Amino acid sequence: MSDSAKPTLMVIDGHSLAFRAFYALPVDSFVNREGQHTNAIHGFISMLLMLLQREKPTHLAVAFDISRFSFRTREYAEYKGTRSETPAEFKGQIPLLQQALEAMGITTVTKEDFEADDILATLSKQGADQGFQVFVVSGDRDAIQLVNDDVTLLYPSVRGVSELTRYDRDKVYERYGIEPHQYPDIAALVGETSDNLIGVDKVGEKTAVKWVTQYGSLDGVLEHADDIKGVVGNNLREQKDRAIRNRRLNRLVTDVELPVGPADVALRPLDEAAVRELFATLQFRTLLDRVFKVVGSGDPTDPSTTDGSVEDAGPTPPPVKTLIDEELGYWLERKAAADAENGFGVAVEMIDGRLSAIGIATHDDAVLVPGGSGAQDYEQLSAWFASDAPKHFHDAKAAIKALGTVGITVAGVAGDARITGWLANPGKQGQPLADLVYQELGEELPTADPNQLVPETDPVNVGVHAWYVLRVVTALRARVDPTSLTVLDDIELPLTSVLARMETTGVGIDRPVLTGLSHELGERAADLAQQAFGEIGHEVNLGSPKQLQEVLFTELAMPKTRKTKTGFSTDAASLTDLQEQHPHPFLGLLLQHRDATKLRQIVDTLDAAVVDGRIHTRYEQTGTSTGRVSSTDPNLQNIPVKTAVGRRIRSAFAVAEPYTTLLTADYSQIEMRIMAHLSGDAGLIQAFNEGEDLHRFVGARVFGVEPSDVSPEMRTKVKAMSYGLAYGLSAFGLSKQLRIEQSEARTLMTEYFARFGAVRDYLRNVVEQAREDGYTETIFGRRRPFPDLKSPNRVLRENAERAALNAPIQGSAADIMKIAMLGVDADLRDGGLGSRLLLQVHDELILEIAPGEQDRVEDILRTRMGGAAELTVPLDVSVGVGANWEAAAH
DNA sequence: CGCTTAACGTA
DNA sequence: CGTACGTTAAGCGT
Repeated sequence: MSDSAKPTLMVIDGHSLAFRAFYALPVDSFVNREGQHTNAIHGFISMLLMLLQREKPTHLAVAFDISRFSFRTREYAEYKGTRSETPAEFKGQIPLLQQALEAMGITTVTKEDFEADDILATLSKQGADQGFQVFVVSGDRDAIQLVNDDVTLLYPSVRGVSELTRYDRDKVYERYGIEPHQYPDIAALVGETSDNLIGVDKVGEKTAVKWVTQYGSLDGVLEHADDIKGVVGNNLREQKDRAIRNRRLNRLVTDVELPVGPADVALRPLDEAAVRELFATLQFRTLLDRVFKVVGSGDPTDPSTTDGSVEDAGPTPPPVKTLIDEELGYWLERKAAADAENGFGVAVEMIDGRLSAIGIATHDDAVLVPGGSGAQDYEQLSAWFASDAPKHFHDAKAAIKALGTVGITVAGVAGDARITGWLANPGKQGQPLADLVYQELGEELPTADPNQLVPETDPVNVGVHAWYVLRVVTALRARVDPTSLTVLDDIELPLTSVLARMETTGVGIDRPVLTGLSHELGERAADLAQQAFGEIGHEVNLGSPKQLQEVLFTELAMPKTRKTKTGFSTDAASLTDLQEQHPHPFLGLLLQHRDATKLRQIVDTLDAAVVDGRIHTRYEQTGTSTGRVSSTDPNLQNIPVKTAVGRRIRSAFAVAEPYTTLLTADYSQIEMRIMAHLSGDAGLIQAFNEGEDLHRFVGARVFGVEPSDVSPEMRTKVKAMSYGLAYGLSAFGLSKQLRIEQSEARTLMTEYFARFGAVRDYLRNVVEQAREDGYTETIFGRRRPFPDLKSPNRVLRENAERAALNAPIQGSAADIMKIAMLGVDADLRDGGLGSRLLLQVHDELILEIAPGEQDRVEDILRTRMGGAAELTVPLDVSVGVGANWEAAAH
């Protein structure tokens, strides 16, 4: 068998190569947005791709050390003892690198008590014995001993990771003048500083090679020790134990028991989704393209995929029958009896905003109902959708809205793959069905060929999707923890219909208000811009931070502000600071211009979103990691309120006929109340139970004065402190926000915690508990994992700590609001009221009130919102009414 | 055209 | 060196 016909096995010392890469590439240039260093990962993968292209291995394994301890350190405690602590920036990269390799379909191997080199030695020996051509890639010189006719060592050169020296037998002889197997004998005599193995004094490479060549081996040298003259001879005789010890330690173990052998590490297709996701977080863009080019897409039909084997495709979908309504009636009846427990998977397809097809599936059957024009076509179907028959979706809310367009009402929402996946992993928001299918079932969701010019409904249709939905939901439910299931069944699934209705309803807009504001703000902005240009003598794009930097820091030579990635900050806080240190009319005009253009932009965006006099936002139910809903297209949860002009924007959100008024209801200080409840802090609980102004009460305690003597300044300070608490605020942050000295901020915090100590204990405990459990939990059992609490990377870890401390508070508030919404919606509908929910802004609900219903609706809101949770403090709800959002504020 | 960044609005 | 979001324009690379 010629070499070219042999399978090629490549084994890599992951740790040593990554370490080389770490020092070859600048640490600071490779940091992702989360502060994670990535230079070693980048360098390693880059080198790996180069190796794959050049050597074309058919089999590949990457070995890692588990720790710096092994049988060698037990035998000789000083082994590798001179090595300084691995830099923290490096350590955190190894697990990520291992993840990346797994995603790329590359086997990683570790073994307790052994070093990566021993794994290399074992695999290379087995590989050679089994007829592989073997490449060993290692930055450890001990690996030279592995070289033989079948094994080549690729050793990184001093010039960096991109260049590797090929050591075959000839090259080893050329470089050292010995056979590869003699290398450890040489090294034993000379010693290896990096392993803290001291050799025989005065014996260097030349002497060692001379001796070993003369006597054949270290044993031979020691046998003839008496023949060697001079000081070195003496040293050898006196220090031979060192050489013997060194030789024992540098012998690589070739019979480590490993979970895999060479034949098991054939290159597999990569996991495209996982690679994309991981590389996105690592911010490796060009590497991503290279990976796909070199390793292949993972598509078994892709000729660039290195491995030809096809993964088990899993069960195949049942053939999908296209049924008309009457046939469907029989089908549903028959299946309902057989699949009462499992329920049905449902998928809908929209083309150009019209419902084009509905798919329904059981575990072994699937049907498709073509889209039609009206509800009369869907008699059986409508009845079934309105029944309690358990239905599972991927994005139930979207399906409910789609079905609503043809007059179908949906009840019996029993599952939602998207939401379940999100509850299991709230960090990943709203995964597509295909991702969940791959993740939970290990299968590829069939999709239409994008190159097809005329899309065919067969064989990839919503019937097939419905079948996958049912399977994925089943898999996810089985995997999710029981407390998350409660949140799913009791809160999220019932909420889908409520949100769907709110989206469909939309909120009325008084367009003339918006148009007027837009003109007014436009003129104001233009005027301010002209004035600003006058101050600096030329025009400039005031919306361009880059051009502003040129004006501020070069032309006007102002002191430099906070650094950003691309230069120096021109944000409002920085400009305000500048104005104090270095007053200039341009700064004030710029700030005002920013304000005017920002508001105008908001106004214009809103105006563009109006359809038939109303704006229909979309609530993203899986859009946050804490449990809140978010709002998009447009975002109605960030409409200005703090400034006078901002409030005028709110006045454009107006009641529309036949409704008579808008009503807003919000929770006051819900997060502080949750903190009081969760911490059990007696002082805080007392504050809420006495019903006194919270910040006044807290201020009185902190500053040791009567509540009536709390000054506005004192109130501002404790207010900032209280709010900051739930975010993990530091003395530094507090001082910056309040523009006070850090020492004063520190004193404020000390005083605060002296009075409200249970709060501090609670916050500390949340993080501690989360570190132990690996997740946080809200009052209602919504969980959020926090793997980074154990990260060696400080930035990552401390970010996770603050997020973990906030998660139960923000999340519990979100749960409470959701429960309240369910109650309010149910009462309104059960009570036959015409009033309806329109908007939710985290702790506030906005409703449209039908004539004569105001008192009843207000009563429902107070009852349902106030009673959404039983806390040790009351949930205070304040209600306002008016013709528009601004007028209804309180 | 798509992507990233800076900036800024809300709770 | 305060959590959670979404949107926009500018700027850059393709």
